[in-house]
Amino acid sequence: MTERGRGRPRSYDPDAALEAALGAFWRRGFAGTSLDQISAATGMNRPSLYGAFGDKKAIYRKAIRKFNGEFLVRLRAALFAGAGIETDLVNFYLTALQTYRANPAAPLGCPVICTAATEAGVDPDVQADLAAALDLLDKGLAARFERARREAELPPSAEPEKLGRLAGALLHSLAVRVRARQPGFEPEAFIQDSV
Amino acid sequence: MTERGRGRPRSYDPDAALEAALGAFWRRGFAGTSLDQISAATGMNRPSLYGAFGDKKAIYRKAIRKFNGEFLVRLRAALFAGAGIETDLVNFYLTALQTYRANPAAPLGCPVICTAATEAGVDPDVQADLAAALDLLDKGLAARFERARREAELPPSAEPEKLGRLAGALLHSLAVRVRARQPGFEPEAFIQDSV
DNA sequence: GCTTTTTTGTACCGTTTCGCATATAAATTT
DNA sequence: AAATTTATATGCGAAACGGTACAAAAAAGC
Repeated sequence: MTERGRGRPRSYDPDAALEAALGAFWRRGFAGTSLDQISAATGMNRPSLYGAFGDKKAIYRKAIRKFNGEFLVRLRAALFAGAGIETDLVNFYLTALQTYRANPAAPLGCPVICTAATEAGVDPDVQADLAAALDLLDKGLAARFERARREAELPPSAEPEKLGRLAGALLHSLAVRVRARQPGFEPEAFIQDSV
Repeated sequence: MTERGRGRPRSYDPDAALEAALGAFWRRGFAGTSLDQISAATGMNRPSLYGAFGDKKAIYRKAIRKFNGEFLVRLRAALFAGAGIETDLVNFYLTALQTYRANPAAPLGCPVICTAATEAGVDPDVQADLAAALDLLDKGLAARFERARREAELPPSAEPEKLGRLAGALLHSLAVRVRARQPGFEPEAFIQDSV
């Protein structure tokens, strides 16, 4: 795949560049981030950015998509650890919280929920991306609740899909509240109360 | 207060102008909305906008503040109607949903949660505004749950503040999901399931 | 009718925006 | 070593950005 082509080798790592670009978008949102800022964050200049990923919107979507993919992997790992539905759920939320606070300077919440939501109002592509991300989360949670029902941790009358949407809702709220730095809001207590 | 001053009368209604500005911000977010677009939406030209409300950020904050104030009034009216905690809660959510879908062309969710969250990453003032808005919502819900406990609709062991934060979380999620137009997501069913 | 006061409309300022055209650099192939 | 291929770097240019100076316009007070 990456068979050492012929010309000048690229001096950047595409994955690291997308990660850096995400950092910029995470704080300032899509519209609030300029290509110059992305350029500064990645260390690439604009023509290189354009050649590597496409225009600003393509960079954004790729960065968000990459984040969400890796994020979901971590969330699923916690959720399906198999330590019992309650423990798994708590660890699921704590894993998310860790990411929401990834920035040491300031907690920025979830880049998907907190920045894509804005752009979804104007851009149908981003709107579809956001919708797909929300849906994936719901589906994962529903699968976990279904397993809990199968393992008799929940009564047969439990409805996994509904429970999944409810649990997802708590995560959405956490994503926003962390970024808002709501005074007096204790994420860990909120998580414990939610289970 | 509005004592018919001396100079040329203003040809715009400040309240209507803020309403129109909100409409622009609601769809495009703070950074994504230009002064020209606000100017077009309000029918005022830029110097008039500046004279009336201040710079772009001031316009945004005033529009959001106005929206949130009126929104909370409607929410509280539904929430404290006194038809029983469950009915009141459902109507509370339905009232919010109505606003989230106010735009006939496309449902844009909540302007506070979906646009201020983005800007909160860069601007401490907007961050504080958002935090205050979330807190007000929590407080209102907590007060309603406390009343329900007092009226023996909830057991004495119920904790109004925790319940308030949980109910608020569902609203935050609704705000985002509506804007995302998540396929297969039925707001009304979600609301019924949540009570 | 003239002055005073406030708002409006035009035009403009300097800056930043994005995308690309062109030139240079570094590696492989012949 | 020359030619080819790919990536980087410089910098241009048209448009859009937020904000403001200034003069015309419209009302009230004298």
